[in-house]
Order: sequence, then structure tokens, then C-alpha cells
Amino acid sequence: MNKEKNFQGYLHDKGLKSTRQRDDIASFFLQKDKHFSVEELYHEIKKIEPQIGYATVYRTLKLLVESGLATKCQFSEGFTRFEPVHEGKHHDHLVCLKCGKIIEFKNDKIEQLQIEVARELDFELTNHKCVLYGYCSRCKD
Amino acid sequence: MNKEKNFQGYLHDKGLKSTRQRDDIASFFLQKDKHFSVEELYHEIKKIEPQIGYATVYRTLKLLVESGLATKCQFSEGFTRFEPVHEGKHHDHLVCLKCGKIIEFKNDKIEQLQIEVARELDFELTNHKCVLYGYCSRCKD
DNA sequence: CACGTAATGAAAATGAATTTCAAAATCAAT
DNA sequence: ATTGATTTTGAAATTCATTTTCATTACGTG
Repeated sequence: MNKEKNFQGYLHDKGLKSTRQRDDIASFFLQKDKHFSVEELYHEIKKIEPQIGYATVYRTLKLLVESGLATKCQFSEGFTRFEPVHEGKHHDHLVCLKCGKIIEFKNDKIEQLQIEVARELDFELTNHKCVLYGYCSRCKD
Repeated sequence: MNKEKNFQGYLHDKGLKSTRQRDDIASFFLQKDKHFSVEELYHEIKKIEPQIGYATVYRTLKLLVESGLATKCQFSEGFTRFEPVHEGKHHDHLVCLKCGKIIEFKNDKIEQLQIEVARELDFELTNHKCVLYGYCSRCKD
């Protein structure tokens, strides 16, 4: 897959080594469409790579973020989630405060307005995060 | 001041006690317009109340948030900041990745669009946070 | 002012994330 | 393929923010 090649290229460019553990983590993670906690990912990888340690999962996720193939998400849960980047499509999130469900949304008008806000305040924008909290259709009532 | 009365009222309604430490923390914090880390606030309060412990600062901030007089801010710094709520005016933040400067902004169109997004996805919105990251006028170049 | 309850603060505990370090793995150059 | 310099791994230790514990002290209602 293309993204895995990107990761290999990133490692090579940085003089880092390709290892069985890194490759297993990256190829598992990158083909999913999910907001993983490190714990969740660790347990999934454990099935493929039983000797894996948390440190390696943390370290590989850091590399994936640096390479642009993953993003960090902080939904006020007290820990960080990591999401594979698909097709460079940016999106924001709605988080259900009851069941924890995460819904993605994209709104070009909001993005555009954010750019305008930054320009008005003479700010050079690099990225943003926007999280809406509430109750999903199933949990509200 | 009005907000301090609100805090007293909140404590009383919940059957909690007014104490010297709580009152000192609340009155100092509420009259500022700043995004405090717990450490910063702790050191400021220490000047007024030398025996204060971190636990009391944490506990009082939690009460201030519950009472609606403070909000939590998480700017990806690895710790939480707390901001006094002034006049019920909601706003979002721009954070400079170099100098750490925090700029507030308010954009009603963005707020309105967020409400629409939530409605379209059948989500009952309670709150949101939107943080723009980049470089401020002084740090960009 | 006495009593029941709540709050305080020092220290210990927790939990996420990072670092350490000895052993193992990678990979470029032979 | 073998070597050898260098990086990576993983278990355990460490860090750091935050929470909890618990004996002592303070509050405030009756």
C-alpha cells in the first residue's frame, strides 16, 4: 500500500531502520479508519506481535505523526488517541459524552472562516482542532 | 464582586463550606483574565496563603469549573490550563507554537455553523472547543 | 459552644507517557 | 554471507500531571 511505502521512505530518509515491529504496527494501523488509544492499538498489535512493548507502540506512533501519516487527537478523555491520515482529508470531530462515539465532519465554510480569523489577527496558521461535545442521536433523550 | 458571590452561592447550594483557602483562590483567580496553569496559580496563591497545597488548588479549580465560573483549556502542552469565565462570553483560542501566546477570538458565524453541523448529524451539542495553532505576528517571519 | 460534617495538606498513589539500558536486530560495506 | 557500527527493542524504572488517602483542623448549624 502507498502509505506503508511512505512510511518506509520516511524512515529511510531519516536514517532510521525498518523493523518487523514498526512495519507491523504501521501496516495494521494505517489500513484502519479508527481513533485508537495507545492501549487499544497495543492490544491489537499484541495479537500479531506478542512480544511487543508499549514503548515501541508509543515510539512508532510518534514516527507516524512526524511523517504525516497519523494525527493526535485529544478528546478530553485523559489520554491521547491516534488516527491514521487518509487521503490528506482534514476533518474535525463530534464526541458523544455518554457513549464516547466519535463522529467525523468536514465543513469548508468553518475552515475558511478560521483562515480569515487567523489572517485578521496576523497569525500564520499551521493547523487547528475543533471538537464538538454533546450527545449522539442514540444517547440523547 | 458578583462572581465571588456566585461561588459562595454555589458552595452553599451544594452544602459545601466556605473556607479561607477557597475564598482566596476564587477571588484571586476570578478577577484575573489569564489562562492559568495549575502550577502558576499555585505559586500565586502561595504568596497569599503560604500553607496552601496543590490538592486544594486542584479541588477548588474543579469547583470553579462545576459552578460555571471557570473553563478548562487544553492546548496540547501536556497539562491543563484554567480560565475564568467573564460575562458568559464564549470564545475560542489561537495558540502560538513558538512563544506560547494565547489569543482569544470569537466568531459568531463559526459558532452558528457548528450548531448546524451538530443538527445535521442529529447531535445534541453541549459545548465545543476550537483551537487554532500557528505563529503569532511576532514569531512568524 | 458543641457537635457532626467537610476541608485541608502532606504524602502516597495513580496513570499516561517517556527514558534507560542491556540485549537483539538492522544494514552498509566489505 | 560476515563483520561491525549503529539503531531498535522491551522490561523496568522514571517522570510528570493529577487524584486520593487520611489524620488533623476548620466550618457553621443547631
